[in-house]
Amino acid sequence: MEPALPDVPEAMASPAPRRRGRPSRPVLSRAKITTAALAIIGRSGYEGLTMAALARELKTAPSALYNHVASKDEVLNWVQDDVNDTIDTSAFGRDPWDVALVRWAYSYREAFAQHSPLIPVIAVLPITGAPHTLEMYERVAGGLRAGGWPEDLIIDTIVAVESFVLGSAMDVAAPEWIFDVGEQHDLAPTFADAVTARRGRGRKAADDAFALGLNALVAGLRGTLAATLATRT
Amino acid sequence: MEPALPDVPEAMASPAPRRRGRPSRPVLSRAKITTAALAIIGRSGYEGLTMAALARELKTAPSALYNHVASKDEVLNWVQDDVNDTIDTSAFGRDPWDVALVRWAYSYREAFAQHSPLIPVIAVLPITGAPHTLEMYERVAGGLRAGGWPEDLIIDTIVAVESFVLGSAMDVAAPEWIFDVGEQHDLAPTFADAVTARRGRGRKAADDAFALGLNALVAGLRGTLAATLATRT
DNA sequence: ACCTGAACACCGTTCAAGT
DNA sequence: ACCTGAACACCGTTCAAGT
Repeated sequence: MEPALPDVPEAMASPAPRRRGRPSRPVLSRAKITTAALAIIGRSGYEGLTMAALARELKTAPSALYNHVASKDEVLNWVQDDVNDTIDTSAFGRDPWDVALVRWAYSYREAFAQHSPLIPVIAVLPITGAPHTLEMYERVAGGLRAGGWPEDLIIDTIVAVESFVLGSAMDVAAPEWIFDVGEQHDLAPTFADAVTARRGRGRKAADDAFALGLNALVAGLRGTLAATLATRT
Repeated sequence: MEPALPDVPEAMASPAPRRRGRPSRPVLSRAKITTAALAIIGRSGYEGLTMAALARELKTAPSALYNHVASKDEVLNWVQDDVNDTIDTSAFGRDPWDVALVRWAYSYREAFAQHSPLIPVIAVLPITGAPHTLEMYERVAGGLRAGGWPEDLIIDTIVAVESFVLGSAMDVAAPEWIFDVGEQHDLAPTFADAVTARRGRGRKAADDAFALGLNALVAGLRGTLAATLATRT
């Protein structure tokens, strides 16, 4: 008779690999995949987010993911919808449209500054299957409408502000010295002087440019709305 | 005695593979690599632009490229500098700064709408080694300075407009129906109505949003400049 | 210095086999 | 339906060998 194998205490048991076939209850889901993706991004950034890493995080084989998601791009779409859910739209319906728009823009930029690799993906993706994203747009559209914006300009206005916000969010990832001219001061003297004139602002340089542009954009939109309402009466 | 091999006419000669060692004169250069990259992009887009395809276009081995360029990202940087050279800055120094800025923005967006995969790359890349890019910025900075902009606001203004332009350029690649709500009209009724209100504009929808935003932004910048000059005297 | 050719270490994705 | 395991077709990049 052979000696019984010693019991391995639960806590020390090795990973307990799943056996081959279909599990009694699904191991994966959209929510679990999205959460795991966000965990990886938070820990090691978007370079760390591979289908293999995602599978490792979820303790499955990479191929198992494809029972729940069509592609890595769809994973990114899910992540984007979660990120959009963190954007502050609370000012719409409470504050005047221009104040709310500024608040939304700041929050939007901040969220995507930390998720800049999503930007080129989401800019091109339809909103189907992104409920939080749709909810965000609904609140913004409602705020503009309540502020007096004519219906046929609402989407254009949203798109314009969003373009500025996403362009600015990409900017945040840029190194501080992105405009340093180096040896070639004499090739671009005016530009080089302008770069020098704002030196020392460090990380805040991108914030300043964003604030300047957003103030101008929203001030201009106030003018657009006033002019449109005046001519349409 | 063996029969002489028939002469193969020059035009029909097979690819004439290079023999192993160093060629008498370099086969590759920055200019040739950039031109080849642009040819591939024009023919099959950025998905077609791989180091292998680039090597094939230049009739070399992929590894030969790395004697001239550090990485694929550097190739993209070279391409970007060529694209920037096509942007129209001619209005600066001729027209008023705000008119010139609008013209520049239109040309800038048009150029990068066709090269949107470059946008996330260039947004983060320093301008070192991109002479045409530097030249472009010099002309814009000169135009703003001549228009009365204080030196410490010039870069912020350029960055703000550029952010809007690049954000808008990404938008051009989006499908027309990107905002279509589908079945969920009742979840976002205001937004859905606003989308419907601008239906039928097709490809021009993105152009309208860009025009609206750019007009507002530049109008706002006029106000910013006036206010700044008033308080600083 | 600047090619070729053969590798390497990844990628996302597919598919048969298993329950 | 939903796992595992073994593949596939790429990718960018490195490096020794050659002139």
